[in-house]
Amino acid sequence: MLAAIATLTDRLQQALVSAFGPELADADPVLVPASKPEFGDYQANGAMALAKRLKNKPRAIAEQIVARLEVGDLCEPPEIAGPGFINLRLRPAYLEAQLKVLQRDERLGVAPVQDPHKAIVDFSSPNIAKEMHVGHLRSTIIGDSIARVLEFMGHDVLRLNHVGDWGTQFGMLITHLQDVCPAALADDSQVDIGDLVAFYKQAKQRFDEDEDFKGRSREAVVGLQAGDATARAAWQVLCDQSRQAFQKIYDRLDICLTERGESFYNPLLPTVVADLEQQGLLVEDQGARVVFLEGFTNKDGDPLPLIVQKSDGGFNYATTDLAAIRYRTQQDGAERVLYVVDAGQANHFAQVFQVAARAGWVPTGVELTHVPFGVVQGEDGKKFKTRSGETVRLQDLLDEAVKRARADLESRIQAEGRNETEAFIAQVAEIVGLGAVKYADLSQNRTSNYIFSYDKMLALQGNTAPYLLYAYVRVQGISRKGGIDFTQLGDNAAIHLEDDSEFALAKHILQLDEVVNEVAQDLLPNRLCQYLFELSQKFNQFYDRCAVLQAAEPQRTSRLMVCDLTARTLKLGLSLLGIAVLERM
RNA sequence: GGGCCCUUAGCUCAGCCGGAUAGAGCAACCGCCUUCUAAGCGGUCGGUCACAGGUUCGAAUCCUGUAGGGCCUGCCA
Repeated sequence: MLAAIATLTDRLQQALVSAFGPELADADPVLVPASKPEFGDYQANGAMALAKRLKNKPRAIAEQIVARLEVGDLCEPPEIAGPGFINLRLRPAYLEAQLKVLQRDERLGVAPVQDPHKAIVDFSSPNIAKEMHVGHLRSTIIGDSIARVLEFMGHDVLRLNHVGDWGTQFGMLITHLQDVCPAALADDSQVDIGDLVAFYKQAKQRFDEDEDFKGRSREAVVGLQAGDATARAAWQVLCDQSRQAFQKIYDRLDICLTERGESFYNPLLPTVVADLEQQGLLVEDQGARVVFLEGFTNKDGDPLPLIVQKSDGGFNYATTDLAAIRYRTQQDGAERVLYVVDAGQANHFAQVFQVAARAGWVPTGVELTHVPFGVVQGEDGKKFKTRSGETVRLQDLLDEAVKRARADLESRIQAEGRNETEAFIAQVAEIVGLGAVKYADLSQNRTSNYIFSYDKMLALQGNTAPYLLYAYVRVQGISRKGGIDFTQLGDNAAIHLEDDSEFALAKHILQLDEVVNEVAQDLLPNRLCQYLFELSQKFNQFYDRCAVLQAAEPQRTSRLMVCDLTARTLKLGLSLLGIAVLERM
């Protein structure tokens, strides 16, 4: 109800000016949602703040504002409470009219932005030859949801997967591949390295223990960077293998990404360094080429450097990120770049952004933002590891989620004496299981650290995806049972709200536009989760208290429309979280 | 040493650009299926919002300090 908020704020300001003169035109009426339903729908807290300025009692000020306030078209007569709160309650007729507007609106009241921009969301970013683990899950799911919200708002979004496909570790991987699987280089299409994690570990172990291997690995890095055909072929095999594994997970999670890995920027790195030098930002220090940072100091209080070229001549990830910033602002024309990366890299991004800005690579109006999320911790509060010392593989987590959802579903089916096909069971288990995993991650404030719990991640009770899905299913059940086609309810039919639970539900439905705008602004999908959870709660209360199909007309049609609006809101909201809905479960 | 973040119910977490009596889920306990799927609804229990000051008409929320925890701090990404 952004429109209602804007109108009420406007009217309150007019009342302020009318009561106290034009010098109050700048005063904020502080209109916020009511803290409790008993107080109405909105409260204006501005009177208290104005007490000192107007040298009057806040309650008297509130009375004068209310005396001049014209909101009769939207609200019941305003009430003054406590020290000087002005409580506003929307009129049923207004709510009913607004619901009718939503009923005809596919976007459910969420207007696209007036000034769409080109945005890049950089997320997921797994490393080649390593398994995706729960840490990548956060970036992947949060990044996807943020991208979906921005897309829905009408922005032009480029989803980039900045995969770790370059760097010194590839020396050992290439060398190891050449040793154990020379056939891979002859015909890259027919090779299956198998367990890439084990492969990575073996390579690492040899690198640490075998001097000869270490030397050959270093040569392989040089070869790869120089474009040596053999090294390049081996690298390609490794990337393809990993890419296939990643893609399986992305497909399963319904996540769309454009791969543009670190290797993409490799040819641009020398120019980055050369340009920094030309601008006089580059300094040689201890054999490396660095830019000294403003506002970052080391243990001795001296400025900290950002190394852009190592003493051995190689480049590192700061150089790559600088090249990426240049490419994204200049070639892609991005006006906003969002990096959905864990909070541990906050310093890195602050440093890289600073150097990019000083180098003039961030045009005015272009915004680079690190969108951090908390680290995944084990139950001991330390960095997450399973008992065996391995991080949890994402694939195993997803499999387990679906398995548990399936077991839960099967026991229900048996208890209820239902007869369902294997296809139905498999589909429901997949959507419920994966939805639960996504929701578990998204429903938490992304900035908080994250204590990983298998049971919590896979829970199916309480504030979880299945709870929201179930509310949706209940509406579809009404439609099936009553033979109702929600699209044919008729434009002429009126919505009339009666029960308290019906009002609460209706008001909540009307708030979708506020929430989606807030999420687009703050990039916090947990706000949307909270909204959808509350929507489901309010629907379940309504469902419990109000018969729909058995209700007499015209109430029956009115309630059907409310049900339809609830389901459509759930479906749209869940789609912005990347979660699918079900007709039955 | 410096920087950033965190500390809210037994557990996991919301709330944090100041507003009225601090919320939810889980766990525990008590009710509710002849009526649209009970993956539901209602109720009970549960708090020194880490601690100490400060600002304010008003602080979980803003500021300072203390304690505890996490992350980062020059050639990994």
